[in-house]
Amino acid sequence: MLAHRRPAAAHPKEERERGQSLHSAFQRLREMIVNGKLAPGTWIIEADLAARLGFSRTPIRGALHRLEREGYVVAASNGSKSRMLVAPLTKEDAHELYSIIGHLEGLAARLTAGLPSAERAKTIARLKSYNTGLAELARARHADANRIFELDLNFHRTIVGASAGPRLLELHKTVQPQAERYWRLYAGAILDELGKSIAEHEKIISAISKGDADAAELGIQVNWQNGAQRLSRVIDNLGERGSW
Amino acid sequence: MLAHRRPAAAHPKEERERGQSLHSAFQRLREMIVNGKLAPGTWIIEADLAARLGFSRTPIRGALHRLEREGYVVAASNGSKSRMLVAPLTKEDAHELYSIIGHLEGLAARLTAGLPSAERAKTIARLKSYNTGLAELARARHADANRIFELDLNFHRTIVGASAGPRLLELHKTVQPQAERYWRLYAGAILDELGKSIAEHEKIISAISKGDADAAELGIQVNWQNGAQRLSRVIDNLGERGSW
DNA sequence: GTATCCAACGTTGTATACAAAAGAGGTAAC
DNA sequence: GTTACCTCTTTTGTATACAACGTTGGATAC
Repeated sequence: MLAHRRPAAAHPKEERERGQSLHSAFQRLREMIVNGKLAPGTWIIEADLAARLGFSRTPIRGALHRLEREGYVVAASNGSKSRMLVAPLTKEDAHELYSIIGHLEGLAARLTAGLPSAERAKTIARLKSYNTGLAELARARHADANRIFELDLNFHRTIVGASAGPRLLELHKTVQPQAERYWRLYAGAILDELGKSIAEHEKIISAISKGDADAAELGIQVNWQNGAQRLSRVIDNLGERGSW
Repeated sequence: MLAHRRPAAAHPKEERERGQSLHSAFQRLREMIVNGKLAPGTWIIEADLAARLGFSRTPIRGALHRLEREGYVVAASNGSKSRMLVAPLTKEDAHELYSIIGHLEGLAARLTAGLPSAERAKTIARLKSYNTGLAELARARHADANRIFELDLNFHRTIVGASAGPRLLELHKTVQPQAERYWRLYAGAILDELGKSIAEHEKIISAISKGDADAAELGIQVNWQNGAQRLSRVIDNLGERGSW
């Protein structure tokens, strides 16, 4: 009855910047989910996470809502209550997700291929550099998954960033990390087929450099579609995670 | 110091269902924005809305975050503070938005065209009925905008609903109402060209009924692209709303 | 008359208190 | 032994309290 008179002294552990809790909570939770620290299928309890991250429930709650909206977390709606769990990774979901990204990036590729050639040149140079980077990693047998992922991500991000408006950019930014979950959880097994993806990238580069919008769009779509198939095979071998 | 001992008696006005405040606030706010009750460009004050709708700030806040994520509301980020305003309607935004929807529905149309013909038949029947409905309204000079909007919406929704997975469905459900804002604010002027849209719909139906996925996808994309152009002309005449 | 500083206010962000609903587990009845 | 009911616990949803920050307006000094 007296205790609640001084709520301000409640989080003495660390000095935290004001106005950043929600954002920070969101990012940390997303990272935990993407990296599998919070395994697919896990039940989520707001208070636990709040305690674990050192926030109160309010920003956690906001972060969870956003994570739900972006597909990292799903609500098991039991009437008016909604318990949440980390979204499972399934073959069907991967397939759909990759299709969507393929079409969104397809739109971006189309726009990029339509840019004036002066602007296109810079983009193409960057794309080529990323793709040669990938090729080198593919030859060297070290297979640093993080580095490969980063290059691949940069490749796609470059295409989108070159021409997309704010909406498409935002949409891509929210959808892409969800593909990252699949990447990271099944990465090891994907790396073998890196060569195929590199070849597909080549085609995309060539289409953009010719200014062929149709081919560029198609190329991206094919890249993602094949990616989904490669993933499918891996999932068949290793089994799905977080769904039962 | 004593007052806060009985917060529960604070909303005596109406008996409200538990666990629905956030959802209800979101829907009502979205409706207000889509219908223009909250004009584009308006500054948003949480406490005002809370008072107006009879909730506390908590669910309003959640609803606003979601509205922001979905593009109805934008944050004017001033350092760590973020004041919000109702997203303005601009020509560029309309263009990008319509492109995105075109591509998402394009994916759906492609999938729908690939369904086994038994399932397709039902879908086609519904599409035809909606489109004849539109044609009738176009002939009759009454131009009930709501009715037209509803039929057009149903047409597109049918295509998506016939084949899309949960992710695509969800994405469509969140993106589509944003197009509705443009529709409603500029409706009167769009109705003249209804005939063109109907013709485009015809092509889409025929493509789906032939099972021609490419043509179906293209048809939808063209429909939205032309829609954006029709809208552009209207905006040129009437001026943008909420941007200065 | 203008520019600068200070104070009061408005608005947001976070923490906490409390209530309702769902779920688990045990006990009693058949 | 099984089922049904009741209670206790867990967890979510909402309201409110409070603090920090930005902004605005006025007052004062030049």
